[in-house]
Amino acid sequence: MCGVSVGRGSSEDVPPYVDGVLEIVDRIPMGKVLSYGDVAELAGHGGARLVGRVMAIWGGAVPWWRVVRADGRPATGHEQEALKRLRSDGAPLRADRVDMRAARWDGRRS
DNA sequence: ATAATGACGTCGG
DNA sequence: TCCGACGCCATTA
Repeated sequence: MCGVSVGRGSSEDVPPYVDGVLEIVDRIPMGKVLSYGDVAELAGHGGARLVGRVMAIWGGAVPWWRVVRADGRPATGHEQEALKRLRSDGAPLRADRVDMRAARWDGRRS
């Protein structure tokens, strides 16, 4: 079940927090989203900027489009791409923004 | 060791 | 609603 595990193990020089972040993002259910700050908080360390870095590099292994900014706007530089995916997921989009009020994932259960 | 950068966040205008 | 400034945290120059 769910083995995000990008495959670090001991082959690549991957920082420790990466695994935790990828794990959470991979758990986000379809139609729901989390803000960078939320993911960082669930991860229990670092901050939003850290999550942003993880997504930018190793995010390709997880549904990165479900991670949006606190204002509900998709990641900078990938707005079109993310919006397209969010629509496919059935996320509550309002114009080009996600309705965080309803789309924000609680973060418990899988 | 200091400065600059980045898929961010919050506040003020 | 849009824009700018400051703060946060780890990496890189």
